[in-house]
Parts: sequence; C-alpha cells; structure tokens
Amino acid sequence: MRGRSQFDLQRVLPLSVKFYDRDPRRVARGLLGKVLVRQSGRERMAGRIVEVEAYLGTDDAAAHSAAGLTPRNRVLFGPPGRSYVYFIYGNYYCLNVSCLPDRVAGGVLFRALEPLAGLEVMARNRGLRGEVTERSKRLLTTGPGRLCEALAITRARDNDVDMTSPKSGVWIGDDGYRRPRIVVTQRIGITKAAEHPLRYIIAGNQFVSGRS
DNA sequence: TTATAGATTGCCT
DNA sequence: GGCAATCTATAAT
Repeated sequence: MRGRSQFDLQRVLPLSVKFYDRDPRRVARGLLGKVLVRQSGRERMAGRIVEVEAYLGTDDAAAHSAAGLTPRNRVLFGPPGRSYVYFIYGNYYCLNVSCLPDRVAGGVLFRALEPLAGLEVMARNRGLRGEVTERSKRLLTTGPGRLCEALAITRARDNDVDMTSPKSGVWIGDDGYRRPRIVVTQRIGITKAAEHPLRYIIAGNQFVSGRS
C-alpha cells in the first residue's frame, strides 16, 4: 500500500516542554510508544519509539554529564526537550533528548524505532540496496547509530534543537497509540554503572535491539 | 602535545 | 562469539 501509513501525521500532537521537565526515568517510560518525526528537506520520516535508556546526570557514571559541564555535553545541562547529538566510535551519531530543568543534567537516549513512514529514504540513508522487506526493515532503525543514520541526523545539523516543535527537523509527538507494556533491563554497551535497570523497551516489539 | 576510551556496527571465524 | 574500523572529547603528560 503506497501513500498510506499506519498512522496519520496530522494527528501526531507534539509533547510539551513540561513532559521532559522530569526525572529521565519517567521521561523514558513516557516516550515509549510515542512518534519521532524527522523532516529533512523534502523528506519526511517517522518511527515509533520502542527502546530508550535513561541517563541520570552527575550521579550516573555512565552518563556523559557525569564529570560536569563541557562544550560537548552542555545540552544535557540546558533546558528540557532539546536534542543532544554526539559522535561515537568514529562512525556513528546518537540522539538523546534533554530532561529536567535548566542547569540540571539528564537525558534519554533513543536506541530503536519501529519505522512508520519514509522507509525508502531511510534505506537509502543507510546504504541498503533493493526493496525494503520485513526482514531488512529491522536494519533501518534498530540501534542508536542506525536510527541516526536512517534519519540523517548529525551533530552539526541537529544538536540542540527544540524537540517539542514540529517546525524543528526532529520532534516527538503522541498519535494516540495505546500505552504499551514496558520491560526494564540493564543498559547496553556501557562499562560503568552497568548494573542499573535503566533501559526501557516495549514488551515483545520486533524492532528492539539485541536479538535476531 | 600525546594518549586513550568510548551510550556501535558489521564482518570475520 | 570475537574484533577491527574510525574519530574526537577529554584526560594525562
């Protein structure tokens, strides 16, 4: 079915700044099932948020904000609802949203989306050849580096933008999707403070990272 | 000025 | 399951 999505973008209402002005653990839970929308030039893409991790600020050894404010992590210390994009392992970008009030650090990392719209563009951005199949769909936005590549998110363009505004290239909204059942696990890919249960996933969702 | 580790991925055995 | 690729922010010298 071309031109028909499982959801209606007109019905996606942006989340308020207040939504993000809370503990990252609560924001992380609240974000599951919401829709991340990307407008890049004429290309529009969207995906449902199915996996996130909370990073708690200066008390969390795994967080970029753990050692205090630096030029790189300043968005985490700024006002809530803004994008924090960083470059990792020489290859990939990762996207976060800032939480808690100005001067208080905290954020949520986006680890996986279920693609909803703009799948062909995502595939092209990811360098995948040929038709998008049910199998290859998972290669689009499952994983924090992959989802940024699919959505063409870079630090130069997309760091520190307002994620509560549809006028931004990257924003988050609610399309009325029913509140999902949530599973909590340890965070992935970290060595410090790895024991804390701060990864949140939609139970049973196929697009969550970390399995075949 | 130099060294190192890292919120990942994809290809190798 | 192991590990190299690739670059930059930050720490160490």
